[in-house]
Amino acid sequence: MRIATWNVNSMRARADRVEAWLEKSDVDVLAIQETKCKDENFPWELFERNGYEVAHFGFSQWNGVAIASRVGLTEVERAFPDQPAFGKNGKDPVEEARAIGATCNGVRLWSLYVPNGRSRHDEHMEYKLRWLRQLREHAQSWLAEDPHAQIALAGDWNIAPEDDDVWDIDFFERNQLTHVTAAEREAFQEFVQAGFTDVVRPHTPGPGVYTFWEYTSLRFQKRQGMRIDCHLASPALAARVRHAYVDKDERRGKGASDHAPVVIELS
DNA sequence: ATGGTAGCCGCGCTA
Repeated sequence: MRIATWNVNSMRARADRVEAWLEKSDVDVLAIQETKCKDENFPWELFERNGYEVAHFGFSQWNGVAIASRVGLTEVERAFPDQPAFGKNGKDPVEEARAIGATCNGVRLWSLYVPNGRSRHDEHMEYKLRWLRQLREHAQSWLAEDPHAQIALAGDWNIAPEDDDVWDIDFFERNQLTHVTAAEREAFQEFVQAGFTDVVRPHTPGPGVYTFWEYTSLRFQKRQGMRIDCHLASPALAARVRHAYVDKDERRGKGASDHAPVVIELS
């Protein structure tokens, strides 16, 4: 079985690319982030005609997550329990479409779009850390309930766990950028301490292996990327991972998302 | 060249 995660940066703008990639990659399950649409604008037929069931969670033009599967899609859950909400200046906090879970052929998969954080001292950064802490507490409890559960936490983590996961750590520190701070990395490591491992990195050793390249400053052309998309697997699932890869080719050419798909292959 | 792209219920906001 093959499972992929991909921040498509608009499902409608990327529809042709996604369809072509499903055929090319032959994945069984795809966790999608940043669909940037609500249900009524989601291209349901695209998945149906390619043999995938699909569940989508989107409120507006922001965020939006989905799971497509051709090996079953049950127990769909939109948002995790007590998922933190966000409101600017602390006002009118609303829950955002950043997490959807489903069971696909025995694997409990979550498609996650972790809040960006925006800047080091922004209230959005506090939201990001709160959001991660809440998710981690639940993930921990799922594993405590069933230590043999096959759980994949897949998506755009918006965190570069190690210095090698960005093109120039000095640039990030000099400019006080996000995704690399101690607080963000600690939040990520708490998942690892809870028993979830990054099953992609061992198969895609760095430096220089990235999943995201900013459109601005033409970072892809300059080979200046970040590795912020990955799959964190529970012990039982991690034991099944045979291979993993980043499909960097998908970032090339006109009409590419700023993220590349990340695939894991299970026994 | 002190920058600059891409997407959206767009003429600002998010990334």
